[in-house]
Amino acid sequence: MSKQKKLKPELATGFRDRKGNELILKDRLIEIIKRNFQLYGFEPLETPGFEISENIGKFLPDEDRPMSGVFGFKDENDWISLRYDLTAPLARYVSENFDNLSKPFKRYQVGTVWRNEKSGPGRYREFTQIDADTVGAKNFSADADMCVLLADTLSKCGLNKNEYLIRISNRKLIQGLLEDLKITNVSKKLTVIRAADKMDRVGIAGVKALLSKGRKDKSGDFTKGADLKEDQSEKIINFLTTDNFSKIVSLSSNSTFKEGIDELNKIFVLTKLSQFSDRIMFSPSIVRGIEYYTGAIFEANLFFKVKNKKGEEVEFGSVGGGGRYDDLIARFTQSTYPATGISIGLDRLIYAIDQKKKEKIKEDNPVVICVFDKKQMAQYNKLLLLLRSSNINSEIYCGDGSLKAQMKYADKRNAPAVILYGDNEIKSGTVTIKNLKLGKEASAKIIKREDWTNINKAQELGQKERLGSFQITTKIENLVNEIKKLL
RNA sequence: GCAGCUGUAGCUCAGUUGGUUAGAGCGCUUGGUUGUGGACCAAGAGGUCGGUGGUUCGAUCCCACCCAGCUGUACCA
Repeated sequence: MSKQKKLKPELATGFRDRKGNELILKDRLIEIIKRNFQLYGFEPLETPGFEISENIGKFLPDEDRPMSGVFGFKDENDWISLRYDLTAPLARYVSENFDNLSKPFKRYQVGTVWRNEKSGPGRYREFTQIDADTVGAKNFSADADMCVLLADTLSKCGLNKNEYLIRISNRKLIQGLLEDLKITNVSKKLTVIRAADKMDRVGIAGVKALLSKGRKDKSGDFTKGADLKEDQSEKIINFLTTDNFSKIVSLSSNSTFKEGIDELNKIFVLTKLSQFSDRIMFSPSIVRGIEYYTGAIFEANLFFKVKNKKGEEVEFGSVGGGGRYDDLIARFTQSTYPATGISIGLDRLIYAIDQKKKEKIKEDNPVVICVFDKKQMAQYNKLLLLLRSSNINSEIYCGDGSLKAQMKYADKRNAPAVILYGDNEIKSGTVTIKNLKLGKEASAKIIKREDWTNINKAQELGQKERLGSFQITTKIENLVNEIKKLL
């Protein structure tokens, strides 16, 4: 047989399969989060994965730059794109249904989004976002609500109070400072804002470098800086490192800056009323790189260590954030309309929580009923019915392997138990239940080979002796109870 | 996009100062008891040594280019 080129079973880069614990956890978290969003008065919305490209952004995939961020396709009439976030579709939805919506309009949405860009550690090209937005409310109670909702949601997801923090600031602060420093060039402003946003990652020295000439990264690559004067960058750094809100107030008398302070004050008055008042804190280094924020900005940070792929401990960082953006539907209506919202990166949250409480998730794998003789299927089905009607996940082995192969199968499936119902049992009206979970635990404790062989030596005493502790034979009536005990 | 590093079995990696059949551990399949999983024993499957071109009698090894992956960085509506 000549060798054919075989297909390589693999996924495109940036995509991955999800299974097992992670999926179970995902479903649970989504339930918790949805429920909480409803509790806060948000209504659910689902929009399609595809939108007409020009409705959700200016980015069309073209020949020059096929990797321009979105996955796009041309159908009969239009370029259509997979959504890259849930905010742009919301804008389309609100504009399209403007007359029929309550104002303010509060909705939440859980959905997959796609980004056609380079993937990195923990960054995929397909992931799930959960968003809550309030559209049409200038009132700062909407912003305060978002912060409280974020904190409450994280706590309901199982995080302790010392493990997360909602950090909040206002875009107007840094904008006011930039006015003070007479920095008017738009791209320079943006460079400063982006530099400030990198405080967590590159540190004070890094931000300083980015504000002046530039920064050389670990690989030796050079990033050009904002080219500020010494005293200018010092003022920015001074602002970014002043965590005390009352001290911040005295940093500038600029009117935009004062407006920002005033807004933050109004928000804090409201968040202080919640049970999460100490979890919502001012932090000047929250800037957020995205251009469209116009007022308050928030970010949810986790403060426990997690292990990365290589097993090194790392601080987890942000799992979500948001802010006020008052130009939401400008693309469709030419008029501005206030909105504020948050977005939770579900996959990152799952990863964090999975790391935190690993083995707590209950296994839901099925009990496996072994097949001795295919002529006895009626007997096996009797047991199956018993188990399933008691809501116990279970199955009859559906392959063709020997009993040994069936054991291996059950082992690999992580089945809690195997049921042996052969001629002997059928005759005597009993079943044999082999507890795989216990056996696995016992074998995990064995470190030296001798320990293992010692157990096997017990075999000479007879199989019953050897298997005794992990295997029981009992009357059929007790089957369900015995299984329930070992689950 | 830019920069640095790395590509040998499913995974982690040896190795060949350029020479005929390419190595290990783990994993996988099967058997060792036609009624018993796991760290035991045995056998087996699995590789165009990332791709293309060049140098050479001969390249997995040397050279050039390309591609892919990783890491950092930039961008991220």
